[in-house]
Amino acid sequence: MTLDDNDKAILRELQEDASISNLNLSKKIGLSPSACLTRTKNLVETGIIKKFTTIVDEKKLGIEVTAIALINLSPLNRETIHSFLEDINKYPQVQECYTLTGSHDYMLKIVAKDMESYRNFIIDSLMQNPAVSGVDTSMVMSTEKRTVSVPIDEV
Amino acid sequence: MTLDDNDKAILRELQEDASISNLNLSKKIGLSPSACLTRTKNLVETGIIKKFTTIVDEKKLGIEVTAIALINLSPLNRETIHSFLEDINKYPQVQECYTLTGSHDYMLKIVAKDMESYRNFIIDSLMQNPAVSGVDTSMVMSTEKRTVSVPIDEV
DNA sequence: CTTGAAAGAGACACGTC
DNA sequence: GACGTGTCTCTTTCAAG
Repeated sequence: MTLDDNDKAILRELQEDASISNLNLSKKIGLSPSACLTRTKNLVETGIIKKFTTIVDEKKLGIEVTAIALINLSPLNRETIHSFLEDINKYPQVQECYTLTGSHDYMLKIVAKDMESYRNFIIDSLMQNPAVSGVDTSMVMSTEKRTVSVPIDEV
Repeated sequence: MTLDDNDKAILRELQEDASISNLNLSKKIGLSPSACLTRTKNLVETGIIKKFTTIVDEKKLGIEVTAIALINLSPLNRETIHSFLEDINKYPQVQECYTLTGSHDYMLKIVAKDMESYRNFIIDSLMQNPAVSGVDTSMVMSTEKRTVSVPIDEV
């Protein structure tokens, strides 16, 4: 499962703009349309390309609040972890959830319409799980960079 | 710039799978193909849809390390902020950068091939900027959730 | 907004190198 | 593997209702 320069060029281009046609993509990377299509399908087939998605401007939809919340569970065991992650995957407001090294168990990135709906989410949803023992929120004042692009050149 | 239920349905569907054809999309939301296309183009035109992109599986490309780094600048002023953000936007390893409330100035999400290349990035790139006075790294042990989908229903 | 139709473009499967 | 041809489907645009 090793990628050559053509595959990397395809990934780089599709990360930038997935709405490009196969014809234009093949021109850009200097391959025939059919060869280009075969490679792209292979990338989807092998799961290297997970999905094609649409980036929506949150602010224009009225999402005014973004927050980073550090979470602790107590007790921290198989059952509480399972039920917590089950909750997380239900909540569309939670865009990211990571298990971290250090003094906090999880880091969440949460979006909400405004401060009140953020507070409601934390209190009425997240903290309804009795295992959630600590929620340490930092507000995002501004987003300086945000991408889902993987640095192809560094691999 | 207010969205009706059809617009929301289009956004929900396109966030889920941007490779859907206009024909299938129109069927799913119960609209004629031409009406559906007009709406989708309008969403792109008004910037509510920012871009179409491709989600790539980082692990399959050999990205083994994800880290959360909390950054402090010293001194913190217009010049150091400007030069720091200029750097950040240059580095493809930095996928996210937020200005936070609290005791740290910035939070970065950084990906790297392995621990060594992460260390090299921090020392040889990030800390080369003399204004970067503190780098507090937490390693991501596992990614439990990660999406770019905006919760359309909450708006 | 829908329907219907026409034209253009792209996707995809072949055969060939 | 890559290329080129041919076919088929989808997209797109235009009417009219």
